[in-house]
Amino acid sequence: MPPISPAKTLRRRAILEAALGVFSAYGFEGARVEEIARIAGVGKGTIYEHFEHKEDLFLNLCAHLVGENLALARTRLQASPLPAPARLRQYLSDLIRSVTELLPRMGLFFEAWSLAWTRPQLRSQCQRMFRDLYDPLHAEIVGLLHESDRSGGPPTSMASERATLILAAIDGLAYQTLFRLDQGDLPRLAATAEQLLLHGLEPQS
Amino acid sequence: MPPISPAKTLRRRAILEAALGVFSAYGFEGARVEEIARIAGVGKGTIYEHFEHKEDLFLNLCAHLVGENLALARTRLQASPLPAPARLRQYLSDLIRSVTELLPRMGLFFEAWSLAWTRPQLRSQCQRMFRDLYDPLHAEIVGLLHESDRSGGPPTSMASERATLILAAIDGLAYQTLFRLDQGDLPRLAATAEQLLLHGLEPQS
Amino acid sequence: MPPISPAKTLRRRAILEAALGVFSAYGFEGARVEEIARIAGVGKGTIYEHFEHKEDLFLNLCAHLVGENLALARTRLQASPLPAPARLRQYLSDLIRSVTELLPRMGLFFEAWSLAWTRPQLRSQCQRMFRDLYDPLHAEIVGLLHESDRSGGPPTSMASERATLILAAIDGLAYQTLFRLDQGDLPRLAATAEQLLLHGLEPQS
Amino acid sequence: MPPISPAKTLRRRAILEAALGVFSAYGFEGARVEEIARIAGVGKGTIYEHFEHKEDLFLNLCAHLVGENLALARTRLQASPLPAPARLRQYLSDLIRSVTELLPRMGLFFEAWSLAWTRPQLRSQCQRMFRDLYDPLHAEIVGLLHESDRSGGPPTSMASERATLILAAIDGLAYQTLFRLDQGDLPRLAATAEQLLLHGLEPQS
DNA sequence: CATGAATGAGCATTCATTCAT
DNA sequence: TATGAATGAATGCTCATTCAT
Repeated sequence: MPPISPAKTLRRRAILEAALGVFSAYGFEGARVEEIARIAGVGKGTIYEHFEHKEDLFLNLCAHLVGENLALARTRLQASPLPAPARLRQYLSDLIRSVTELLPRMGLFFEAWSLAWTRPQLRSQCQRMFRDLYDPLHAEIVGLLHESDRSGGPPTSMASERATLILAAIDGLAYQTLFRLDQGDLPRLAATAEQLLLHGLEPQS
Repeated sequence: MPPISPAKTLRRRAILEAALGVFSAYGFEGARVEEIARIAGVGKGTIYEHFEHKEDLFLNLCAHLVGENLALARTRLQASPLPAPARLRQYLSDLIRSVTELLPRMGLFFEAWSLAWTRPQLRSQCQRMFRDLYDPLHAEIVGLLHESDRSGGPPTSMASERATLILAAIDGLAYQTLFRLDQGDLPRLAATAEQLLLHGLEPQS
Repeated sequence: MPPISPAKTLRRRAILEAALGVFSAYGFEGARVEEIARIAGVGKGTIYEHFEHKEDLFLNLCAHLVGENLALARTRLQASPLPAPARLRQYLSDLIRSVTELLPRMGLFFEAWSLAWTRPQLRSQCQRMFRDLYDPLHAEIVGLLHESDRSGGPPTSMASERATLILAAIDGLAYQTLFRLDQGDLPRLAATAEQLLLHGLEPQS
Repeated sequence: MPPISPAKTLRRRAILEAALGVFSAYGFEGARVEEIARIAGVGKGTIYEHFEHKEDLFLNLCAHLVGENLALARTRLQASPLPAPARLRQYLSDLIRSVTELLPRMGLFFEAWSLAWTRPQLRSQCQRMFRDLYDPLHAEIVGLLHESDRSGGPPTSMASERATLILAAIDGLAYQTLFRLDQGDLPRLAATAEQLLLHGLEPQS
């Protein structure tokens, strides 16, 4: 078992980058393995040295993006020195911003889901990927809710469900932005989102 | 110019029904026009008498489902004799139930979105479809928010944004249910959703 | 056996006219029976009341054109009061003119030939058509050659072969005009043709 | 940039040979790419590695035949040590023989012409092909006419037109042989052709 | 008779994947 | 290990023809 050569790692990265561009532009079905190879500067066969098949390449790309994004979100959160309720608010704000930045790549995740939907053998791989994406976010929000509670914030019964819903709302917002909303609406929506998620429809003083 | 023959209408319906089954099972790319024809009990060519091409059939199917679903939601809402705030609560509850019922077909809408994403010529048709689906719901929620306000409910500044967010949350919930959550979680989530959307994270008495 | 109704004859004519336009524009394979029907102002099925199938329609159209053209050529010739050698010269000149006028429809005859080439069951029908086109011309030229002989013109041994060659030359000229020669060259070529066919390469006074 | 591999050249040749057989037998439209591949002993996809599409394969085949045939004609002519007028006669005779041999493939050229007629994007390619076929022959005949003139043969005013007509006559002869004449007539016709083209209808001593 | 909706055989072309070099 | 030429399965769509009305 020879150690992974650095050249191989580099090549893999090049392929993933090329794949990001091509899959983003044409979608999964529309993307051509040959074009990815050309852009990555490798032979078509080389792609199959690194990935089982096109689906495998695609899901690995998605996982890669998930990883990158998570790292970013964590960095943002951990840097915060605020007390819990304010950190929660900031976390939501950061999440919305992250998701907004992710919008152009969001299509890939929908494609991934479509893929898994119609090919049972990809389901578990795809589900794991989505869990890897959401579970840490969910856990952090639950943590913040509890912390917030301890520090006098709103009580957190059903914290898990609440966290899920918060993520769902942000998700749905992003989703609708793709096909129905104007991107210019986002800032105002984001502000409303924060308020709504934290205060509901209660009268505001 | 003969009136649309009932036979033609019947055949179209049969094709749409067959298409629903096949597209649901295999996704857009995976579905075979020939199988749809076989199941619908018509010749392959007949499908092309009714629909320009596969994409057209698919989007028409989605629009058809949208129409059916809307009709249902409206029926539920209009039947309600409750005062505004309670009606809002019931509307949300009905929506969540509707979406839950739609879950198995939800995949189709994601596919539709994917399609539009990678085929510019389908964008507008697809966007119109989504607007047809969401705008009426959005309008009704806005109306309920205003009505709720007049009858002493919570104030409704930014009613439009709030309505958008409510729909987004329900959407996101459905989306996550598809690939990440257990369907058994839904009832509890739905209850929490209602509460969260109406009361936010404020302390509850 | 009812007499052929005049309406039927009219309809047949309309179909043939439409077919001329469509076959000329798109070729045999490219032509759509439906478009011919539309232009003729009849239903698609009606075409099959008049012609066995597409090939039949096509060959009948060609035969129709042949008939028209022959009638024209005969009219031209019979009107001539000249002595035989001059009439021969005029006949050639008229033929060349006729063929020039036929150029835009010439494609149809090549198509007809292609058709017969690859579908044995059409061979004899097609051959008969070509014979109907050429044999009268051939016979008239042979007649003129003999007449010319009797009236002191050049001797006509092998008159049949000579007539065949004259027709072949005119044919070949038309053929090359289609894809290789400029139509502007035709008049000069026609003049040369007459001379060459009548006098060969012999020195000219 | 590797030199063209001999294996690739061989395969291309095999495809062209198979294509000759299949196109000759069924015509362009009737030929099946799959059968060509099968006969050539290659995969269907391989044909598309060598040729853009069916039309491209077809026109390349025609060009290939043109090249082969020209080479043959040239060899025949250059071998001749005769004086100019006799060489002209022999050239014509050789041409007729060549064309006679080409008869079974002549159909392909008519098909090529039909193709170009109805598909504008193939016109220029097809015209170039025909020019490649005829222009050298035309030039050689013009040369022989001039040479013939200088050495006391018939004068050659309008040599170009005469050459064109000679080619046209031979062409037309071949064409008529395909659908109207008996191949057995050819030798006598050829002899007459020579005489007619060289001496016209003038009295013969 | 005329119609045109329904039919379904038929086919070029693509492209993920393999494997000889 | 990398390559890219070769492969061939796979499928949407067309359109001549039929036949119920």
